[in-house]
Amino acid sequence: MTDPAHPDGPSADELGTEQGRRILRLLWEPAPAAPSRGPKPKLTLEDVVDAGVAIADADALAQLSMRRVAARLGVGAMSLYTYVPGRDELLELMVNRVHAELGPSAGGLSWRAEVEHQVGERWRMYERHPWLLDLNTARLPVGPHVLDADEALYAALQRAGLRGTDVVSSSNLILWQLLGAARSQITDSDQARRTGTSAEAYWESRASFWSTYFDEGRYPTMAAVWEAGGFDDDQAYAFDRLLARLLDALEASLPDA
Amino acid sequence: MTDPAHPDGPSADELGTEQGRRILRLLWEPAPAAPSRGPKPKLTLEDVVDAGVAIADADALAQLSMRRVAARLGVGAMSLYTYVPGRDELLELMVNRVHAELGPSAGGLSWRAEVEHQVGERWRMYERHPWLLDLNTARLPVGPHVLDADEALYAALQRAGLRGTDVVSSSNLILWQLLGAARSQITDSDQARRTGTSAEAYWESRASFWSTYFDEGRYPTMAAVWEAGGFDDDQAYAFDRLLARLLDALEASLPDA
DNA sequence: CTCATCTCCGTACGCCGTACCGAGTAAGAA
DNA sequence: TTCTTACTCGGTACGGCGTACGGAGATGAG
Repeated sequence: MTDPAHPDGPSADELGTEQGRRILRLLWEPAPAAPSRGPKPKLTLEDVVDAGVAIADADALAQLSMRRVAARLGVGAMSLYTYVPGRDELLELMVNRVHAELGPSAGGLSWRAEVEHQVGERWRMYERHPWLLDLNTARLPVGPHVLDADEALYAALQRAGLRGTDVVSSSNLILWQLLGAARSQITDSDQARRTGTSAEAYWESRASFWSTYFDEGRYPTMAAVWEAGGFDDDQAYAFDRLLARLLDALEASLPDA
Repeated sequence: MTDPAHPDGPSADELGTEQGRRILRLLWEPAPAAPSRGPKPKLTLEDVVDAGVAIADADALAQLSMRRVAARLGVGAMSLYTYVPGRDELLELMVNRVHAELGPSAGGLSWRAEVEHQVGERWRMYERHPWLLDLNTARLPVGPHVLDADEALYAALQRAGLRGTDVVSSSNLILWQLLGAARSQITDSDQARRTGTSAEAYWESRASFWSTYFDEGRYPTMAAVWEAGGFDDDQAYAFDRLLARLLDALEASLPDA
């Protein structure tokens, strides 16, 4: 891009997309094969990705620095760059890596039970790896395991009778809802886990807010909803019920049934 | 919390929640009143928040550093801390600030048209301030304008006949879909705007991926959906239709109608 | 044995948020 | 008027970050 055009250059595929190809290779090609000619590598790519996942699981995405990953592996910080182009790419590999934990299609289930199974698998993945909810990517990296997960959900929806755009939009409907619910539910409990008794202090400040600043005249509906217990409801229950209603609506809109 | 209990201490409201109270004051109290006794401040809190919004609009959240905000205002970096406790709090103030741009309840509309109006207002807010889509908070800061926006949506849903938990879950349903759709649509075009012709290079690498790595045997449904044009569809159209279907389903589930 | 190639990683650069504290200003108290 | 007090401003500095660069040392190919 910033390169001036160089006709008859050495090879056309070493242009700006080279870094893009590098991460695709890391995501898709099984093992870089044993390199010859040099000293034996102390680590593998898998070691690096695993260490990253372990740190993110235990602490948070913000704590995941190249120096910390390197320290956990007992190597110097810059050695990581032998295995991984940079921090962003490490994150992509981590995301793909944890999607490998998603169980395969359950088999023998109705399309609806299959969708519920898929969603449950993803929910548990978010519980194990709450940092997934922190990285706010518009789209996930195109790794093989990420695509496996999408394929499984698409297949269930196709079995329901959906085609083309309807498959994609229904999948988005379900996944966005899942993400929203998981964010509001898991993030809280995870934050409490990491920072200790933060929920307590959080409530303290919320209570002080409510009595000090909240104006029932300005927010009458919120006040009424609060009075009716609209905010008390356990979010997990709310999500299960919400998913059920989404699938009801989806089912009702099927051409067949 | 880490403080030992100190009976008859000076004042009980100077405990750990003090920093929490500070941001609440900044969000909710109109103007700190003219300070006496010192030199006149060169800036106001509003100046600082405006500068932050301007930088985030023009570039991205990652470019929003305290030093850059200060430079834009012609002051030293540390001077900002006179007005704002830190970067996180500045972000909360910015979020609240841009929610003030949301128009009030349209009035005279059906509940359904009102919901559509609210959603449209938020969508346009995301278009003006794409960085809102980057900050991946589980919940928005409890600022007056953020609550105004929630109140307006709750009120419309209450008018539809919903109560308590149903108001909250329906609101979540709508807002999470909005956020998901906005993320996948606005983030792309915004990235292209900022980084120039990145969409081109992006497509280049995607095409190379498709031909190099994509395996139709492993992802048969994705391949079929692709063949059927399921990924071509303009997402904006998809979101309008999605919202319409959500509201249809909501309407059908009302006790009354 | 030589040398090309590979891994490892110390050093360094330019960022970041912000703690600390001194300098300077201006209003109220004496 | 002068002193005191409260306030803003901001330079310096610390510890952290991602990572460019290049050298040291290991290893297999010729």
